[in-house]
Order: sequence, then structure tokens, then C-alpha cells
Amino acid sequence: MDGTARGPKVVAARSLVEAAYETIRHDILTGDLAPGTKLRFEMLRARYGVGASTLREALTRLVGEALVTSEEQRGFRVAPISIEDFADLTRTRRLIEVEALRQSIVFGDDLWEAGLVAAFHRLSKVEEKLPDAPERQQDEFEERNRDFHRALIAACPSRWLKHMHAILFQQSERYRRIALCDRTVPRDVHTEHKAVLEAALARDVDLACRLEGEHIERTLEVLNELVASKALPLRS
Amino acid sequence: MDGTARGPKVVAARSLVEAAYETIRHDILTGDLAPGTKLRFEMLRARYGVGASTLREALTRLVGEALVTSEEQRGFRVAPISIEDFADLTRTRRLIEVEALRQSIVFGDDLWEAGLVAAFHRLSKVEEKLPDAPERQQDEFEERNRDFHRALIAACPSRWLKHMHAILFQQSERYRRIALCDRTVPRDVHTEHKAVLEAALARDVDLACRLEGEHIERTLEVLNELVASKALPLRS
DNA sequence: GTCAATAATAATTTCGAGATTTCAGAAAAG
DNA sequence: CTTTTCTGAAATCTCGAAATTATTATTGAC
Repeated sequence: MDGTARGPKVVAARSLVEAAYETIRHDILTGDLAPGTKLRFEMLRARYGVGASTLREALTRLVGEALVTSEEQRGFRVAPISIEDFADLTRTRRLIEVEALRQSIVFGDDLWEAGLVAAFHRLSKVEEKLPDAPERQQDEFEERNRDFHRALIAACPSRWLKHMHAILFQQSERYRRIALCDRTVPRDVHTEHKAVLEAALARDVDLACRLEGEHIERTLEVLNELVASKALPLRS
Repeated sequence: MDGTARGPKVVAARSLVEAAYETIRHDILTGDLAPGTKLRFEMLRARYGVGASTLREALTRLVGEALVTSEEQRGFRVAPISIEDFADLTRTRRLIEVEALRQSIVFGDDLWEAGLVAAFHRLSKVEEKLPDAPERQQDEFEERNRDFHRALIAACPSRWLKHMHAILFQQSERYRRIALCDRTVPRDVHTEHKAVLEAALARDVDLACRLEGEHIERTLEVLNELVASKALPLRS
């Protein structure tokens, strides 16, 4: 939300709508645009330097992804967050992602394995240097983490299941960034990822699905502890 | 797709974007705008009588619901349909809807039961007179059918599960309208609905979920037969 | 002082012309 | 004959002012 200078947001987009969409989305996911914030057009125009119609289209897209809410004739707001919402989100994502993983392991071929190992490797690299500068690396970590989870379910033949997963996974990024930034609750994400990877490569469907489910649930547990102990607000 | 005059589409919407969105969505769901159709702005402006930016916003919303596709700098198209897509859609919807129903039956109270019975009653009324004039009644049937399926899972406490369901259910409406219009394959939808209702009211979770799953799958079977026998194209 | 009606202000929503990009067909080169 | 380049036409994309609608402030009546 602050206007301090940071590195120019690198957004390779062909249309202005796309660029605005990606930048605003990023600002919402990082919390730079805080949950519940009213999104006035004058403010947005000054901030992102595009016209009203262009902004409107970008915001409409974000409404479709439930990152923004809109009320007829009353404009747009950053979608609120709450621990209850994250609990619901986590359970739903678990249902979808575990089923997708199950199918992916069954259908996955050598190419899938290769992509998976590659994604894990790249994720590991950024996980190593994550403790040094948590904030700086977060964008890269999120990207690698998303790619790894995508690679896990890449061989799932259901486009719709993967589409549902994409929506839910992006939603949870808002909460994940909060949970990962704070380091009060200790957690070894790398080991969790490694365990899932090995089970998947070993084609141990049940084990992989159980580990993946627990891995997904883990972030909720961390956030629950944070809310309980540190009185983390988590309100809109 | 034709420009012939038909009854004025009754759309109670506060904003023009909303009105355009609902009208276009309806035209896509009914097939009035055929799958794969290029959506040029001049054509849409003439047809729906709103400006380019307004249309753009309405279309963007439809892209979010996967009823329209967009390619950067190349405009919008009505999303294609295929029997493979419907098979995938059906399986995914079954996973979601059955899980939502399971939770709904567990959590449902008297008010839920009342709403369910009411929705079933209204659906029955339109199911009775459906054979007389299949085309005329289809809009009303779709609305009542949607309300009934919504009522079934209304007591499910997960907002996300219900959100996922809404997306998938709307998608399947396109295919359902095709399957229900054609009457070559006999089917007693009313009896299927009644069986699910009774199992749900009896709180027989497993039976209700099994019946609901079969009910969902049934439309796919019908459409599969249609494609096989009558050489129904089902391509974009 | 409270409430309702009205005016002033602020924000959202809509439009259509102009900038930019893609597409289709003809002409030229290989 | 095939491929490439060019050019006009057509379509998409963008902007900012104007219209519409909400919100706030003011006034007057009870």
C-alpha cells in the first residue's frame, strides 16, 4: 500500500489490460494492496497509469478469480481474508489437489517424471537461500513452488480438475505469503516437498496423496498457531 | 446466431455490463451463439446495443467462467464444446457435487429440508409440462433444476466447494440443453430427482451420494449415445 | 434535538472516436 | 510454383470526457 520506490515491476504483457491485471494481482497477493481496500479509479489510474475502461477490465478479471469483490454501482474492493476462509480454502484445495495427484501418478510417464524432478530442483535452489532474505526471495519462491505443485499434477488428464486447482492454489498464495513471512512457527518445507516427490516417483499413490494432503494442511496449522499466539489479526 | 426478432429478453440488471453479460451468457448456453463463433465488436454492438468497453467487460467476465475464450489482440470467441470436454466436466462435477452433498446432508437442518422440498416441488411442476413444449420451457426448467441442485448442497458449509460447483454446473448447462432437447434416448429425470430427494431427506448419505453421482453421469451417457447413433457433431 | 428532504460533492459507469495491431490479397523475388 | 514483402482494410485495444448514480452536507420542519 505504501508508495515507496521498489524495483520496477517486470511485467511482460502485450496489452495494457494484461499488464494492469498482473500488477494489481501481484499487489493483492503480496498484501501491498491490503484486504478490504477500496479500489477507487482515480487512485488506480495514478498508480498504474491506464484508463478507466482498461482498469475496469483488469478488475473484472480479478473478480472472476475472487481476488477482488464488486458491488453494483459501488465499485471494487480487495477481497477480504479470514482464517475461516483459509480453512475452507485449504480443505477444498486438498480434495482437488489430492485427486489430481492420484490421477497424475497413475497416468504420468517418463516425461512427467523429468519435469517433476526439474521443478523440484529449481524449487530446492530457492528454498536454500530463502532463510537469508525472506522478503526479497518470496516472489521467486512462490513461482517455483507453484511450478512444483503444477508439475506434480501435470499428468492428470482432467483439464477441469487442473483449472479448479489453479484457482484454489492462487487464492491460497495470499495466506501462504503471510505464513511464510513469519518465522515463529518452525517448519521444514523442503523436507515436506522432498517426501512428496519421492513417493510420487516411487508411484506410491496412497503415500504420496497422504503426504501431499498433510503438506497442504500444514500451512493452515501454522497460520492457526500464528493467529492464536501472536494475535495476528487476519481480518479485512 | 440469427438476427430474427424474438421476444425481448427480460433482464433485470442495474448496470449495462450486467445486462449484456446475462444476455450473452444466455445466448451461449442456449447455443444461440454457437460454440467457436468469433465475437466481433461491431456485431455485438448491433446485437446488444452497448459500447465497446461495456462489451469488453461483459466478455471478460464470461472468459472467467470459461464460456468465452480470448486471445491477446485477436478478440473473443464462444468457447468450443466437445464430448471429451463434457466427459471431463462431468467427472469433475461429480467429485465436487457428491462431496458437497455429503456434507450438506450431515449439516442440514429443518430449514434446509424445507428449502429442498420446496425446490423439488417447483421443479416437478415444470418437469410435468416439459414433454409438451420442450423448447419453450427449457429456460424455466434449467432455472428450477439449478435451484434444486443448489438446494441439495445448500447446507454444505464450504463456500469454496459451492463456488466450484457453481462454475461446473453452469458449464454443464450447455451440454444438458443439447441432451434434453433431443428425445431419442428415453430418460425419466423426474424419477432420478425424486430418488435423490428421498435419500437426502432420509439422511442416507451413501445412497444419496450414489444416486446423485449416477444422476450426474446419466447426462453424459445420453450424450454419448447421441453422438454415437445420430452422429451429433459436437465440435467447435 | 431528530428526522426528512434537498443540494452539493464524489465516485462509478458508459460511450465512441482514435491509436495500434492483425489479417488478407496482390505484387515481387527466388 | 513457393515464399516473402508490401499495402489497404478490418478488427482490437485504449483513453478521457460525459452521463449516471451514490454519498455527504445542508437546510428546514416538527
